[in-house]
Amino acid sequence: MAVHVTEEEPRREQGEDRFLADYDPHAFAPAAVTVDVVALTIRSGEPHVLLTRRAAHPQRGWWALPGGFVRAQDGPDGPADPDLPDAALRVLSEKTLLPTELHLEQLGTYGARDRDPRMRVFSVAYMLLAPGLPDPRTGRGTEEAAWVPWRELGHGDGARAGRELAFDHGRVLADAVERARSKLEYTALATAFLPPAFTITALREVYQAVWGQDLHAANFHRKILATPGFVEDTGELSERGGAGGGRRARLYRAGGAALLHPPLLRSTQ
Amino acid sequence: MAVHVTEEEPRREQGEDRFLADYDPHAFAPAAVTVDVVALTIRSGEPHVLLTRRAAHPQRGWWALPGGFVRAQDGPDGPADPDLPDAALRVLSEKTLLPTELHLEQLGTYGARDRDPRMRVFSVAYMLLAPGLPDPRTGRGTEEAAWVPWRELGHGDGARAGRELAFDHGRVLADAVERARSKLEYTALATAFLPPAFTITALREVYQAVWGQDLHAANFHRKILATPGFVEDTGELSERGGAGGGRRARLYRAGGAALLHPPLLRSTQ
DNA sequence: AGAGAAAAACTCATCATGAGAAGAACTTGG
DNA sequence: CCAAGTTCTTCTCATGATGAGTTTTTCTCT
Repeated sequence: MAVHVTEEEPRREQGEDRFLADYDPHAFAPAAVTVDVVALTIRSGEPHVLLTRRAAHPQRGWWALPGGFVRAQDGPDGPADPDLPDAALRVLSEKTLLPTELHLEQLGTYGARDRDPRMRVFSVAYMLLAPGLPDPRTGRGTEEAAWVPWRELGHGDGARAGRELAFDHGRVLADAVERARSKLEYTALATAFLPPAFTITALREVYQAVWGQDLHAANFHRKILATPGFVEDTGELSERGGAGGGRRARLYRAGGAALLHPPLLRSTQ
Repeated sequence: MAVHVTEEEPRREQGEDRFLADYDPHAFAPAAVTVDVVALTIRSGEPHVLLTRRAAHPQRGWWALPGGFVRAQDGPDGPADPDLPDAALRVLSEKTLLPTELHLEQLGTYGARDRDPRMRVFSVAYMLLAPGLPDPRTGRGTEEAAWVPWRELGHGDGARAGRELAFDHGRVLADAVERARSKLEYTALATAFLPPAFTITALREVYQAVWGQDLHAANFHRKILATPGFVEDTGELSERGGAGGGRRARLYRAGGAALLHPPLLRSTQ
């Protein structure tokens, strides 16, 4: 039985205002919402993730993703976060003092019952991709903040278990890595890891670093230029060829396309 | 500066237990977490979404996605939800009395400041795909529950604005539709819309319904059979050819593969 | 100038795709 | 029963994309 919902037009009745006036939000069991940020970058050809060492309980001293409580309402600490992405960027800059104009994408929300010993905590994870960022400075609520290579965390090629992170952050990081790998296939996201002007070789090295496999340089070059809107020629050339000489590379900027058609697949080769 | 995190091994100190004993969860500003379910199915060749009409304030009488508060702790209404997917299935069965063994996938979390007039509400949206489900029966907290065609909500082909849903559920639904369309391309998800045994034509009709475009029957057939692990032959034939006669179709079941390599692309044609 | 290096262009066999035609298996109407 | 219509399935063929390798161009260093 299909229902034609275009026929009626309910509006807020007078009963609703009184309902809201009588509503007591404190009647609910306490639950907290946090944001955790998986910030990924590439340094000297290797993917790194931004980690902080916890300065406070619980799990003090453990490495963790930068994260913190969402400000649901205006309070003594500051105004409420207008939306979740705002909270993610605020928390990131508080803990690591990094700039906050970056590509941000929601990964998922984790809310298993015992993931935090304090209370029921629902954590919204964000992924952030950025070109060579500076070393983080240590901000409020952390002992230390640093870029850590994936390799050391056991997510480089899957096999090694690696070091555990606080809470369920190991799983969140693994989800982020898989999301980043998959998004490179069908979106132009790889350019988010690069400065405004870059060479095709630099773009290929992003793919190789994130996917952990080598790509055929000539075919990659052909494919990138054949994909409309992926990159635009700047007309400039790179400063120098490689260390031991070599032709100077053409510089490109990110094109307008967000999606790649057809996608760049990793598995078949 | 790369940090070698494999060298130290912090453990919970004695200070942590005392910290947890003194912790007051009520000190935080109230915030609530809800789950909303976008249940999608295909009925007579058209995609439908499951909607309920709100029986309670706020926005009483409006159509909305089935959803409700997550039980963060054990309480008078029942035990706490162990995890978010459990909450989604519980809420769905409470409001629509539908069975709850279905394909569930997290879509995203919405937490803009003024999306709910009662208090700060963070809503985790789930998408659920299912083969021809029965008409829902109206459960607790709803006036009515029904399958509504996408077409009537203005998401069939994008252009028309359609009828508004409560809160920001229109946007959640739009995100779910786009996610479903995109997941058909590179996963074997389409079989989730079908009964255990199905014909290639039925599978093609799922793609056509969700993508809103016709596909070349012969090429689709070839592509499906050439994709390893997508479908497995059952050896059976369908009961009858179409209404006006026709060859009986071979029946297949879903194969083991979750991902399609290479993907089935919609745009190029 | 010559060797080596990196980027870019080219070649070619193979595979995938879009479009259409033809065959196979079934139902219905004469 | 036979012919016509329908649906499913297989086949053909032109075109385009891909994987692998080679060649050309342009640079640095000795």
